[in-house]
Amino acid sequence: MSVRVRFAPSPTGALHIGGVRTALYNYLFAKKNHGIFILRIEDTDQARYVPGAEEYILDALRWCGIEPTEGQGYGGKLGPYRQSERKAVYREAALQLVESGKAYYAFDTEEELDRMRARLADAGVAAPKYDASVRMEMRNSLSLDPLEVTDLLRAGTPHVVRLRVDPGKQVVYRDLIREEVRFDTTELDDKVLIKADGMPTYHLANVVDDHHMDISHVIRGEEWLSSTAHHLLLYEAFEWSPPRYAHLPLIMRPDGKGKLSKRDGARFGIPVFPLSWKGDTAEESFTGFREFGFEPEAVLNFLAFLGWNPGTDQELFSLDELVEAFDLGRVHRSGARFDMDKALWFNHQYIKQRPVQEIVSKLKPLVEARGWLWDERKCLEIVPLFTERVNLVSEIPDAAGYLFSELRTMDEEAVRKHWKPELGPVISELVKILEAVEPFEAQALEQAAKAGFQSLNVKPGQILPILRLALAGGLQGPGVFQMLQILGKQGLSRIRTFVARD
RNA sequence: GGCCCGUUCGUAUAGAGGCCUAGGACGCCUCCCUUUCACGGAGGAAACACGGGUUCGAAUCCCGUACGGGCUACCA
Repeated sequence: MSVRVRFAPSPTGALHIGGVRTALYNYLFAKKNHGIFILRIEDTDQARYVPGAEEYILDALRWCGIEPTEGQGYGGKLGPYRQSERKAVYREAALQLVESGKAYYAFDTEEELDRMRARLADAGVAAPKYDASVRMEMRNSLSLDPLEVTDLLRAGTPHVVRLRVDPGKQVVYRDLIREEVRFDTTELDDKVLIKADGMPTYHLANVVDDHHMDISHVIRGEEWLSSTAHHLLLYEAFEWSPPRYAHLPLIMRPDGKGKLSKRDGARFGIPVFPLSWKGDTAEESFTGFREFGFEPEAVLNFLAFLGWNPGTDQELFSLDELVEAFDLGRVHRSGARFDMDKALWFNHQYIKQRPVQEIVSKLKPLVEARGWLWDERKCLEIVPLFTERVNLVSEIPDAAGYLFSELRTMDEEAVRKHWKPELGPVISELVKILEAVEPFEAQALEQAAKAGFQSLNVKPGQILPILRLALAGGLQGPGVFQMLQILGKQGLSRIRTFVARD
């Protein structure tokens, strides 16, 4: 059997990172099995439709490097791949079900539905729902006189189409991740298939499309597990054979209290979306992984390990390696918390391995945004010194600011600790020695300085911290002579200025 | 509340009845390297939710309890 999987997001806003992981797992499964990865846009909720969301989804997948081989924006024979353009297909499918008695028209208004639920709740029913026990008391084509139904329909009375769920039956299926899952149809309601606006609900559209698009495996989040029973019932009603299902564990908030939501980004100071999203308000705008400074490969690697592992000690995987190692059977069943520290660690590993030139290119806009002069040659020297010291490229401007521009801050406490006025003349002498060094490079500078320490009869440990403070304003950073090489003679001026201060 | 799914160090996880004195990773702590930070190296603290079974033997199988999560819309 050929493998065809789909990622089917709703364009209701930015694509959530959990959605990206679902897309990733679908992608990995497809590639691993030489199958097709399809993108379908599930825009059946007109009220929640957000302009630009579809484009965002495409952009996000492209940035991550997990592009579909078929679907919206990628072409294919089984389209259209946007559900709003497939209304006729759903309408026809629903009609077919009504005709075969598997579905029915329902004319109940919102108020009538509320009243029914309230009545049931008052009667002590634990889970009030539109099902076999109440449907004959409601206004639908099963309870009403056929002539009246015809009249209502002809008069254009607002109505929905509901699936007729027969109680007392078991729905059992074997989930690729969770093994056997079973439901009793008595617990299930008569799900709406076609809404009053003529649009299909997720359930109908999903099943109809998965069938028509020849989907072999449905890999989706755990939030869909409960409705799988209805989906299976739909396949049965259509007399179609269902795909295999795999329900992924959810990505949870860092504190474990519920699934990660867009609001958690601000709450925990973490990215929740791959790319930044500009909403109507500040509250509806979000910073993405990309804008945080994450590498897409690191994000994918991190995401892959949220709920899955290869069973070996290897943690760093390229996308190709993930494809090779991926196995749905090794996906976990329980939710996985978002761990920012681990995400940063992954990014650090990637930054360290990246070609310097690539990091430099990413750094350029960040440096320019600060109004600092861009010096590519200098940057090429700076970057390798900092990829070991930061987790994100975006941290480099702050970490290396004193190399890009003037010294702005001074750790006065450290100065008090290391600076002694009597060292002034010694350092001045040392500066003279360094001034003459040719070429003005770290290694030569270090040699000259070491010799200077001896002839001036001082210990390196006394002088070097001071030089560091003079150059960087703090006690951290790359080697003193590496910094000096980058700063050039200007670095010596910093030292002179420092000695002369008071 | 009901239904469904889950539960190994703080976190993500290894573990498919004896290999477990429960392993490695991130984070944390100590030490080494070093002019500092980082990198690297060496150590350390840290977990099988609980209670019953089954078995010669259970983190692994079964049942119950507790806890957590998902769903419970004419949203996906």
